Amino acid sequence: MRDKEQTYKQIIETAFSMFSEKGFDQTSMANIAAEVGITKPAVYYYFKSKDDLIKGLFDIIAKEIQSITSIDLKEMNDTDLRTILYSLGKKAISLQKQNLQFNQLFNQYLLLAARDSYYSEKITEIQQKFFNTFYDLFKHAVKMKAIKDENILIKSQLLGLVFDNITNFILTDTKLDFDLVWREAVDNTLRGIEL
Amino acid sequence: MRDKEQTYKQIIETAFSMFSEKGFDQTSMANIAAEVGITKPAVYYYFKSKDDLIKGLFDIIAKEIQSITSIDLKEMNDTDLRTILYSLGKKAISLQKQNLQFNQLFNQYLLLAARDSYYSEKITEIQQKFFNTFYDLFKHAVKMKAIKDENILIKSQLLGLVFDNITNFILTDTKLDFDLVWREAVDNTLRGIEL
DNA sequence: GTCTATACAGCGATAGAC
DNA sequence: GTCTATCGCTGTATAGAC
Repeated sequence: MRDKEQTYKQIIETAFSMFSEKGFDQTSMANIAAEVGITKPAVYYYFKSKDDLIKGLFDIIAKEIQSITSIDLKEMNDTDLRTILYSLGKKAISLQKQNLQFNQLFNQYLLLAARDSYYSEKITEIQQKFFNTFYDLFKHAVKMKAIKDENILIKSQLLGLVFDNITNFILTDTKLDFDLVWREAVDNTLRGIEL
Repeated sequence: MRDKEQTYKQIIETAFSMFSEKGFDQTSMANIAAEVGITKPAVYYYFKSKDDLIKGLFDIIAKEIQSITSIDLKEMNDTDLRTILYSLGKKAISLQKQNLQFNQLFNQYLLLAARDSYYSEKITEIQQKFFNTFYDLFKHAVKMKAIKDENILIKSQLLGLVFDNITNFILTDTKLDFDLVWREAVDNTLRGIEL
């Protein structure tokens, strides 16, 4: 006999991989059910509609995204800003290369956001937090007298944009040396404001 | 009586605006036909399938994208690299704000690229050309003795990434001062290599 | 060259048995 | 909790009239 929690989890996991690979519209509730090994109505027992399943999955991955991009400011005490930024990028790049599905799926939600405020509001919030992470890091460095308090809002936003688009381009076939570009971005940003 | 060229053009234009607003899957051939004022089979007379229409539209906007991001190197003689880069960004930002549909549609093709090599190959080519535009600009500036020949490949790629993601974020509700961020990116990049 | 009419597959979703 | 069966609808696509 099948366990309820287990089935729920299996549906979510199957939806994640099928949605990310084939897209929302090319994945039917029947497809998901078949992959899990149950029938369509059984899926409807757990999710009252397809939209409900898509939203449920979003809430899960939205949480994961936040934890990936969050930085523990306590680390800052040990080491300098440049080193932290370097390793932040390195970590994100290798993580992203392993886990292409994740961004593939998230990009679909970005498209939905243009037509559904449920997604646009939450995604805006995620992006704002993401930029704040960089800003906080710079503010903290100022407080620690590691850098000058010069244009750090714009500088942190700039690094955020680079960081974000590096992870986007990893999905494509465009050949770029992401590690080098990230280091260049960090170096260019810090040049002139270091103490 | 309806003109053949005219009808074809109307279908393309209608497909462009409906696909960008509602998405490929939420726009049926019947929807497009109704909007144009003809019937569904009439659309099939011009495009043998929906995929065919989607591909046809892609080929058209792919050309437009190339012309937007291309720079005439002859301009370089009159003015300096910094000014060119500033105005390049300014132009793209205001263009993008007026023309949100365009990127909205292109992002859908980016998703298709993950599952269809027809798109991934052409998009990779577009992206490569895009980065080359920046690289050529830097190489030209080196030749004109405007900047040092120092890391210019990576620097041009970095600016390309910023440029591209600025146009992406214009689509979202995230509040960023794009003009300022772009100027900061240009300034950071040129600092230290100017002659 | 453009239409009407229609075939046919697949979708999301529900009723009701077990 | 999961099933069979089925509904209603919409989608792509085509045959054939005009």
